[in-house]
Amino acid sequence: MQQFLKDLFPELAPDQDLIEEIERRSSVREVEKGTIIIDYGSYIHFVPLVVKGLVKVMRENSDGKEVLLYFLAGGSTCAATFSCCMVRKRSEVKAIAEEDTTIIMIPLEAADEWMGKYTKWRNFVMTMYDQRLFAMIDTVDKLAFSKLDEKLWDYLTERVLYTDNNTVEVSHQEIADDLNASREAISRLLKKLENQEKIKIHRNKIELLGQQVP
Amino acid sequence: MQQFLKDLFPELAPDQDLIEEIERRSSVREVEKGTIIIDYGSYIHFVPLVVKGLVKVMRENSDGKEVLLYFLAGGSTCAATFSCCMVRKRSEVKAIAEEDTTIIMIPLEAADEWMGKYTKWRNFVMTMYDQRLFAMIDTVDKLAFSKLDEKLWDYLTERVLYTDNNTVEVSHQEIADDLNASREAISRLLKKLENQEKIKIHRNKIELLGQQVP
DNA sequence: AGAGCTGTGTGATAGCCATCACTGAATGAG
DNA sequence: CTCATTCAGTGATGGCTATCACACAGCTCT
Repeated sequence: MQQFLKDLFPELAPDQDLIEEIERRSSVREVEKGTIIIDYGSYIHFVPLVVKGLVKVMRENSDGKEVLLYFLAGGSTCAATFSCCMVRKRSEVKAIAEEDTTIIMIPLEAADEWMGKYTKWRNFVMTMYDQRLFAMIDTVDKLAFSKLDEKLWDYLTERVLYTDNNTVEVSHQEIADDLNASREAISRLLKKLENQEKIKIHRNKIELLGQQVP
Repeated sequence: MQQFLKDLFPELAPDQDLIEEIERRSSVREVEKGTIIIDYGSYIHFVPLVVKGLVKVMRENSDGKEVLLYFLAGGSTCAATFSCCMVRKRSEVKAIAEEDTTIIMIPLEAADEWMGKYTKWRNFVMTMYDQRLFAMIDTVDKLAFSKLDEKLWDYLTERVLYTDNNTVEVSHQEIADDLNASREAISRLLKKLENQEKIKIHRNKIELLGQQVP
């Protein structure tokens, strides 16, 4: 586990005491694709660090519709959850494993205690908040200005970063849900992208072209 | 200034040492309406706490268009700026005084140092981040689902919270800019709201009806 | 092979809003 | 008071996308 930590969270690595304390006090959890890691309204007693896999974080609005907030891949943590822990309130977000995923679970008390004790930890937490805040700002940006075709392309190129073979395994319906659009619109735009030879459409799978993996 | 602090930032008040240190090490700045407090690309050397007035925080995207992120009124601070300070990077946001505004400016080194030293300060900072993160999530929500009429109404009701006479002093054009819409559309929707007797339109000023100030 | 899903493709219709092109109204400066 | 400027109202047009209504394709189970 120490190696995991050092590889994925290089900001923390220089502080051996911290690394050891993380190892001593936290546990590792492996969840399979589709698992709901955190649900709306639940109390959180641990801070999750994503080691491997992909987690989708979303939020339900008052009408019961869900908005995609962001994806978390290895080496990141969920600031929204973090804050829930710290402020001891119920979760306002849902986190669901998009793939088989490994998480390091840090007990709330430890995470709290380390804020005062380890500069590296504090900076890490601040940086994570910062990243999420700016990820949100980017989302706002896209929502405010991009048309659907652009959002779709951004969505695909972002998601393909988290895979290792230039394909994203999703149905048109799932994309539509994530982008708050209609399936038909997504289908039509995908077709357009295929005509432009930017992607190849398969059943339940989109292949991005022109940026071959080595 | 101690009284300011205690009134506006009650989370900090119980820690007299902290209050005194804030007073000793920070300065007060009064800026008039329209002043750009923070601009894109600048380095920030202080954390701003808004005491009085109203500050609009926005971000410029790659095409040079500006998105409204949120407003800051007395008793809050700008997390996006905070993070810029902490990570020592250039500002990605612009903060502009919407009214005559008073700010307490805390030197970066102090804000940093206090993170380790004062639990109250640390919690305050975390809470502010949290608030901003969820403000952003709300913004995403509105952008994703609301139609323009709903966004407009939300905008007006939020802005009127920061005034003391149920009116918001803005032109239709300004609203349109803040909501990334066209002036004509805003004008038409305002007219609709006026017909529903929810507002009264004046030149450069919108009066909200039906929620009279005592 | 056939039945039943789930996932996709396609056309028609309609609503919302940006944009363009004006007109008119209010305000402020000389 | 007049002129210029800023702010606001209105109609016409067109693009984008949601929605509805099907047709069809591919996979799974029997």
